[in-house]
Amino acid sequence: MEHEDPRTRILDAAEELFYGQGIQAVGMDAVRTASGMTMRRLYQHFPSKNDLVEAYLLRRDGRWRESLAAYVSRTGGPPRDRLLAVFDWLGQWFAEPDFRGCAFVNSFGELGATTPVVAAVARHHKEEFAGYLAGLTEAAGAPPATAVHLTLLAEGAITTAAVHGDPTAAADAKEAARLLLDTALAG
Amino acid sequence: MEHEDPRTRILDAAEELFYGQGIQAVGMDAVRTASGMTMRRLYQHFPSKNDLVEAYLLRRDGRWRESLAAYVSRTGGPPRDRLLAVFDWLGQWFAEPDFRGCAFVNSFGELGATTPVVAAVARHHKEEFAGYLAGLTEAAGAPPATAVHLTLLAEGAITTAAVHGDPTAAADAKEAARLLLDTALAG
DNA sequence: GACGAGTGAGAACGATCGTTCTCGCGTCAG
DNA sequence: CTGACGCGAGAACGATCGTTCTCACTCGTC
Repeated sequence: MEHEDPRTRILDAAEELFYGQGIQAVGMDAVRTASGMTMRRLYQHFPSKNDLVEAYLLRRDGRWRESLAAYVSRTGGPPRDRLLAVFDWLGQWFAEPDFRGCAFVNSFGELGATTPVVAAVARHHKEEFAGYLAGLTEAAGAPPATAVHLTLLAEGAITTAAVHGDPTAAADAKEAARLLLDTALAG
Repeated sequence: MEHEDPRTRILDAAEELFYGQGIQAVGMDAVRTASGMTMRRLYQHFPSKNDLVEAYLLRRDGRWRESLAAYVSRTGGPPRDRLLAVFDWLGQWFAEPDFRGCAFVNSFGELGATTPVVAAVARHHKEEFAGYLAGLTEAAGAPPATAVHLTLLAEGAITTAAVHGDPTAAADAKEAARLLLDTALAG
């Protein structure tokens, strides 16, 4: 795997470092070392740190949502169960040893005020996630307001799990989601 | 107000800058300028930036929770209404022009991995908030699980309002909270 | 064999950061 | 009056950062 695409190697190293330690806390030299690159080749692929940060966030956004969608579509059962499976996927994510919250919330808090592209990618990520939940909710036959409620629960679970380091937030959110969903479906 | 306690002036300046732009993005010289201090006096009161960051977070934690508790206790009505008033207070907060999310989530994402005291203060803040909601929930006669659910909704509303810049997340969360609370009270 | 283009390794550069030091001036005790 | 001290203003210091440059070397081509 040392002979992988250099871009991939750089992005892999950048993602682990940026996500694990924060973006400003990681220097380009650390990315160079972790990716086994030379400075020249690093800057050939990403002409500035901002470009690397943006590429890191965009790739993570795509992968994150693809992983979630794959898990949900792999889940059988009626639409209601697939919607609730989102919280199971969150629980698996929270339990990963290097879980440190939402990369987009973290980068938004760190750079959103000074780097507009970071704020834009974070907003886009959250909008896509909310839209995905809205689609699942509609398929389950619940009103759009329920999708918003479940989105809030998921977001709250992510930050709670991050700050407390406790993956049970996913199960708590799932229970609340189930209550809200079944109430909406019964009404 | 120029003759206020120097500590207060420094912390006021630091809070506005740290919260508005992120901690690492603000240099000590910017704090010095904004507070109208000299470097010597700044470092007399806070021997290092870490000390200043910690003091900023601790003061903000206390004020934030005091403001919330004052608003809720000012609200009349039965315990159920006081619990839901938490989300009205959130809505007012979200609508403030310089609202930029939860200072503790932001600093946790930025420095939590490298500065243990920041992670500890963020965790403490979230625990206190959850405990406060647990007390209100118990007073309203709902089970502890409901308190957890409402906490998740509040956390989700904060991050959603921050990233989207849209204060309506508070009203959405309040509606979900009302549904969960009334379901729990009826059951 | 000669030469030009590209590479690896890392030094160098300019900026900025957190922190400390210098210096000139006012103040107050004796 | 004098001398020690405290302060404001800001320069200076060492470290680190993002980015670029140097230089020796390899290699494909005539």
